[in-house]
This record gives sequence, structure tokens and C-alpha cells, in this order.
Amino acid sequence: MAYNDKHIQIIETAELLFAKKGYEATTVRDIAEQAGVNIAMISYYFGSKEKLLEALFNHRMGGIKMRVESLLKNDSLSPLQKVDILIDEHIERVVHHEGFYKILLSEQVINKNPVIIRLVSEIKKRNAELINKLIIDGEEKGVFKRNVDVVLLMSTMVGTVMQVLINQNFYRDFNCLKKMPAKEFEETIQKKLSIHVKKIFKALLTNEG
Amino acid sequence: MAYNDKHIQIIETAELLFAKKGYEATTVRDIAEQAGVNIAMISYYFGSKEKLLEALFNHRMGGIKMRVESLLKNDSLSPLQKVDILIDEHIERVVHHEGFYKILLSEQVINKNPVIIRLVSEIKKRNAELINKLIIDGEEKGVFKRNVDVVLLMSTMVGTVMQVLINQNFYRDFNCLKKMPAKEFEETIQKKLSIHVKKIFKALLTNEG
DNA sequence: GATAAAATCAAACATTTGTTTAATTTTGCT
DNA sequence: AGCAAAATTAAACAAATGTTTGATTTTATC
Repeated sequence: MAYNDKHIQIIETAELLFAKKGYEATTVRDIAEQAGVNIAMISYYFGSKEKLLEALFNHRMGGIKMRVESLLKNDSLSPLQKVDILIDEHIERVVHHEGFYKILLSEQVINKNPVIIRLVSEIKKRNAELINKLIIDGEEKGVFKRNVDVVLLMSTMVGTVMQVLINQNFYRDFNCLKKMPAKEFEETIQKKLSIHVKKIFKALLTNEG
Repeated sequence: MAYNDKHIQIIETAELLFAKKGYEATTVRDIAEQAGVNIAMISYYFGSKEKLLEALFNHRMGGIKMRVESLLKNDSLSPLQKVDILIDEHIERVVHHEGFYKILLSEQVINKNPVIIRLVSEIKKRNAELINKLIIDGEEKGVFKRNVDVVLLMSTMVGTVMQVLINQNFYRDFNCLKKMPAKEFEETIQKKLSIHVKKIFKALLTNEG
């Protein structure tokens, strides 16, 4: 299904509110008011509140379709370089779509909506398979270790990034960065996070010395 | 406040349902029915649905109070051994209280309830400070690197464990373990996860070679 | 065993929920 | 301009929500 401007407007307003208050705690009246449309428009456009949530997932995860395929085929990059790029792209996406990734996390915890379950697990599977290929390629070239657990690896990347997202305020507090401007802080933490995850992957993947 | 058997019964029933359906989607009628008590008992005992949630957090997080203090003081263990024990204890807790940790995660995403916010951030802060001490101790003994980012480290542990918890089915699927009995699978993944996180910590903390 | 407090209950409460209706306005096309 | 389809609206809808009430039962203390 293709969404027009009004669709997008409602979807992204819903995204904002779902991320802030949670799906169940957000009312269709909230969304309609914030989006500046009549309440009935949500049923009219999407059919129901739940289908609006599904539309949000289609809208955001369609775009995600990690452009991994092309990256993996690029022969001018080493396996480790490719891994680093994947990490940075993931962090970039999460930082750029904080709200959606919070909703995604919550939905995975509940794991109830069949449409979302299928969509998410398909993307997870595809990503895992592609990364698996990349790792096997690295193995064959002798730069990566054998028998790396791809799902654990991905869990660490995704989990670490999500946890840092959730812990932003705590990070500021604990490291006495309360006064740092939001913009600067965001850049700082993004860079630190990138280095951190890359270090982990390098340690887990390569026979460094 | 001290809870009697009935309190606990209601709290743990609520925990079950909150974890399964989410806090907002769980009704007090659900809880009352499942717990085998009258609907009015929830207000009578706890005051409100939200205060029941807070009671759950008090109930579970009071127990968490990681017995870190005593562990850190134990001089017969090396810093790295202590880290390994902390990791295993964390995994053990999460596996043993899956439901609660799902609720905890969801609540951190929403980050709305002031009582919970305070409770969680206090425990996070205390844990971070204690682990920081442990790391500094390791630095001084020359076994740990300098300038380790404690919050990033904790985020990786907590985030990885949570993500594996969420990805359990996917892990089974991807690694063709659909037929493995639940009990065996749980043990397997717990052991793998433990090794995985310990490996990460060792890589980030020590000057291995 | 009387009595007061605590616990339990069915019923009622006012709100809020997502959705629908039916009328009206706007749009797009000839 | 005319007209059918699409978009928009205010109002209404039934169902479900958390909470409270007021009566009744159980418990504990003397």
C-alpha cells in the first residue's frame, strides 16, 4: 500500500506519541488532535488503531531494508571494514529514529501482533543471513574466527545500542555531562558508542594480537 | 511497606500479565480474576493499578540489590573473576525473572512513572559506582585497562542479555534448534550467553594477548 | 461468645475507549 | 457548471476501563 501526505502525517504523529506514551496509552483522539485531523480519519484511512501501528511498521521498516546486499558485494572493502560500516549504519538509523526503535522494542517485548511479528522476524532473518555470509567470507579469507554465533553478535550490537538509547540521561548524569548541549552530547555518545561496538566486534571476530 | 501472602499473590499475578500483555493492556479485572480475588481488592490493598505496578518494582528490585558489596570486598578473587561472577549473577537473575525484566524494559522505554524512575536510576547508579570501583581496583592492580567506560560496559551486558531474551525464538529458528526441549535450550543459551558476555568484558577490560 | 477491625463481595460509578454513522464539504473530472 | 467520488466533520455508539460504595463475611482480641 502507498501512503499519501496525509497518511504519513498521521503515521508520524502516531509514532511520536506511541514512542512517548506507549501504544496502549495513546488514544486515537491524541493522535487526531496532534495531527490536526478529525478522529474518524484514522479509521477512515487505516481501518483501526492497530492497523495504524502496522502501517507505521511498514512505513519505517520498508525503508530500513538495510542496503546490505550492495555493501556485501563491494569487493574493495575488507570484511572488517564492512562490519564497521554495518555498525555505523545501524547506530545512525537508531539515533535518527529513536522513537520508532523504542516502539519496535516494546512491540518485541509484547510480541502479540502477527503482522508485526512476521515483518520483524523476516527482516531479522534476512539481516542475520547476510551478516552470516559476510562472516563466513571473512573466515574463508582467514581474517575472522571460526564458528562465530551471529545471533549473539547481533544481539550485542542491537542490545547495546538500545540500552545506550534508554540510558542517555543516566550516561550524562554518571559522567557529569549534565551541562553539555544536547547536540554535542548526541554526537559524543554516538561516536563513543560506535567505537565501543566496533571494538567488541573486532574482539569477537578477529584473531587480534 | 511489608507485603503479606495475598499482596505477593496479587503482585506476582500482575507481573505475569504485565509481562505478557503490557501494563496498559492488562486490566485490573484480568489480574483479579487470575489471582482469584475480587476486583475491589486491588484498590483496597494497593490504592490503584499504578501503585500495584510500583509495588511490583519494590518487591522485585528490593531483592535485586546485587550482593555486590560483599563480593567486591572478597580478596580471594581476582578482579576478572569478580566481573565473571557479576555477569553470571545478572544472567541468572534475568533468566529467573524474565517477566519482570520485560516489564522493567518497557517501563524504561516509557519512562513516565516517577517512583519507578527514581527506584531504577538509584539502583543503576549504585551498581555503576560499585562496578566502577571494581574496575579502578583492577586498573591499579595492572590487570585492567585505563579509562574504561562503565556505562557503555553495563549497557552491553544488560542490552545483550535483554536482546537474547527477546530473541529466544529467533535464536532457535536461526540455529535450527526448534526441536530441542525447552529446558535444554534454556541451559544451552544461558551458557552460551555467559561465555559470550564474559569474552566481551575480557576483551574490553584486559590487555589480553 | 461479644465486638470491633479487617477482608471480601456484588453492584454501581463516571470516564474514556475505539469505532461508526450520517450529513456535509471538498475534490477531480467532463 | 454539473456531478460523482473522496474527504471531512460532529455526534453518537456500545463496550470497557479503574475506582468506589455499602453491605456482608471473616478474623482476631478480649
